[in-house]
Amino acid sequence: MARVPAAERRDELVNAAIRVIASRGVDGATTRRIAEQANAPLATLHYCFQTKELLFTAVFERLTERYREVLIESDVHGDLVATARAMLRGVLDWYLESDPEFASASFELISWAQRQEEHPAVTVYNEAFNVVRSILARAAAGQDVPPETIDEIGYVIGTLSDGFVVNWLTYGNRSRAVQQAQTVVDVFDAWLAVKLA
Amino acid sequence: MARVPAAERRDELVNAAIRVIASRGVDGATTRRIAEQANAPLATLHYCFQTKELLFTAVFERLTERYREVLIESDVHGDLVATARAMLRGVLDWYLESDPEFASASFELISWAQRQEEHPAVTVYNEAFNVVRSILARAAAGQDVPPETIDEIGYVIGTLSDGFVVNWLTYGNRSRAVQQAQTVVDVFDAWLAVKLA
Amino acid sequence: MARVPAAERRDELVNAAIRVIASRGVDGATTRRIAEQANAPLATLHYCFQTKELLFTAVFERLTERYREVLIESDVHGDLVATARAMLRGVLDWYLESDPEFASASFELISWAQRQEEHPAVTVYNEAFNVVRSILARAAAGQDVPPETIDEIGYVIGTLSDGFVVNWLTYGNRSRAVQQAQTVVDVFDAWLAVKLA
Amino acid sequence: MARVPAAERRDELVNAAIRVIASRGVDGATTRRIAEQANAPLATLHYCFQTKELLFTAVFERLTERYREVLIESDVHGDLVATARAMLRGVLDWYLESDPEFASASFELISWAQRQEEHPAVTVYNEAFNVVRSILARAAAGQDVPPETIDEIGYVIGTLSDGFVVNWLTYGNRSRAVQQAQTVVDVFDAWLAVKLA
DNA sequence: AATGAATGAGGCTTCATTCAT
DNA sequence: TATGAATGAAGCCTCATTCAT
Repeated sequence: MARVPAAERRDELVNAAIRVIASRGVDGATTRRIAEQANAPLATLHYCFQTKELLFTAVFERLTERYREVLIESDVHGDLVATARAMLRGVLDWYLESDPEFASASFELISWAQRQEEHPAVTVYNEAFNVVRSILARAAAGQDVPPETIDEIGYVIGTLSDGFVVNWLTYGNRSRAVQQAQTVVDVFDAWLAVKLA
Repeated sequence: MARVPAAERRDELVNAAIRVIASRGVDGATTRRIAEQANAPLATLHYCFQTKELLFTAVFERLTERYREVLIESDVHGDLVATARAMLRGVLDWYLESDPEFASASFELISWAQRQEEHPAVTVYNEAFNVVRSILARAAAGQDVPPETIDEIGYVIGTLSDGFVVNWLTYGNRSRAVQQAQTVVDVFDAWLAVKLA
Repeated sequence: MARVPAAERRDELVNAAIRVIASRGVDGATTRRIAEQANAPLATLHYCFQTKELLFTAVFERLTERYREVLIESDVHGDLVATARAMLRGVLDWYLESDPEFASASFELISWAQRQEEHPAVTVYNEAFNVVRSILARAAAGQDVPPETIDEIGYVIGTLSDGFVVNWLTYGNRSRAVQQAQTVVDVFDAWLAVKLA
Repeated sequence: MARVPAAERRDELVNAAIRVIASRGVDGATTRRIAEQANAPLATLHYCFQTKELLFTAVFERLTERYREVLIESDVHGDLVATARAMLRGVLDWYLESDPEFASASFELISWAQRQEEHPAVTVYNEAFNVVRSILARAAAGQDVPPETIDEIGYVIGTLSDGFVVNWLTYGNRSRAVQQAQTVVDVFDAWLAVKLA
């Protein structure tokens, strides 16, 4: 195996970890398998990351960041309703279209993080929620919307997308999931209409 | 030493497994820890359940059954709207009130089951979904509701309760979750009103 | 499983042990497998034999006895050459015709016995050798044959039959073994002719 | 701690395995005991040989090779009779003089190999037989000897040496074995004289 | 007398990690 | 700097045996 600078290795290892976690679960993601998947010697993993947990933290950060990108890319810069719907839609589409490994690994890691003392699962959620809230707040500027309502909309977006992804990951039936995504958006619309009436 | 019928031992072990899974995840649920939690020697675990996987299967069955009970107990025998809402409410309340270990262990196990070739996570979902559907169908009798709508309502109940539980398990903030449960029901009501208009 | 008197059980267990040893080796002959093969509860094995080693000793005795029977049945009551040849032939034929499990289990057990402090493999050999010698001695009565020669003939019979059985058990090719048995007898004849010239 | 190349470690482990197998049988040759005998931590054994079975395979190969060496070293490059006798003599002497563990372990392993699906005991025998045959064939060149006779001589060499070693391993009486080796060679000579008359 | 229940000891293997180079 | 070599801890499972009934 050719000697490769540590910086590149780190990236490869994080990617490898995501792939392995997605396919074999957090528990199945052993250092050996991750190193193998990254085409790197086992010792290199610990040379780059000292600890498995630190590698996982890096993975965590990568996922968090990706989440934020998705949300920001979904911002249509419209009014509150349009913006909120677009954001939900954006997340659902990302789950459907982008590498399904990301969604799967996310879920695995969140369970894992819940059990770690150091890395609360809460971080991803908070981060994502903050992004959602700030986008919504900007969209609501000028309209008279109380902050609790902004938060509640954010919560509902999260709840619906989480609920959607659980089913999607469980069944893995894409054509059905596409329809379900529409249903989810319908549900959101119906509630928003009442809420912002 | 105390001569306990195997059936009781099995029960104790299943309970212990649920507790350990809830607190340390499926991967952290080692035979040793489960046996310890059940206050039994390690070998006893293998006397009662030839294999760790068989023990987990038993846990799986227990959870599936519990799920069904909750759904059936939530049946108010009213019209479609009332029945659907009651069922969603029932599941949310169960998550909130009953042993949170059940919810947590459920989620853990579903991820686990997804990776097992033999035990598709799908079973729990299918089982639950079938119960929901049959209850809804009975409630809709007489009214002119197409079966696709029944299925869709079932799906939304599932999606909302899954989304709810993810947040609840992540943050573990009960008072907030109680409010969120109300929001979830509101969302459901808004959609149902439109759907069955 | 029906309750069966201990005496019968002992026989069944010995037979079961022979079958299991033959098919899975001494090491693969676990108490559980033997009990299962005998269609008896596991605890019964220890009720009848207190110890696995005692069961094996019983198996050992059974095999020793069978060996003696074969030798005695092969006695043609002729002169030394005829008697010796008949005995070798008898053993070879027994290996070929009788239950091959016996031969296989014998070899397994002899290896095992060599490692036991209590049950020297030597017993079977001595027992068999004594029978051979006494039969030969009687056949040689009247002829002027020194006792060392009697012993040597016995040794050659043993060596040839052991060598034969190793090959036979290794290849398990019966038709070839039948020819080889003839070769073995030819070898014996050639030597005897020179020896007793 | 001492940094030893893996190749050496492997050798040590193979040697240790042979010793343990010889003294405690294949079944008594546990990974723990082998590691201890090699003065290595248990995990090291699995670092060098992913599996116990792979270690045993290596042992097998070592023995096979040793066998071949013995046969080739015994080749006197004489005529057929001299060559055949020398080869038998060489094997007997090897059994007697060289490390008796080799002979013992060989026998143990052949029983073991017979029960493995993948590693037929047959390999050792075939390998040895092929060597014997090719040496005999070269010695017979020019003389008019049918190939079946070559094979038969090879078989008799195998049978006599196997029979010899069983007794030698069983009784472990060296001085008696030395005499018996002579008897065995006499037997062989007598038969060869008749056969090649 | 006979057997279901129970168990300590030990089997093989894999893990994350550290060491020596 | 990078990495083959090495390892203690822990994983799941099976063994022969004993206990309580």
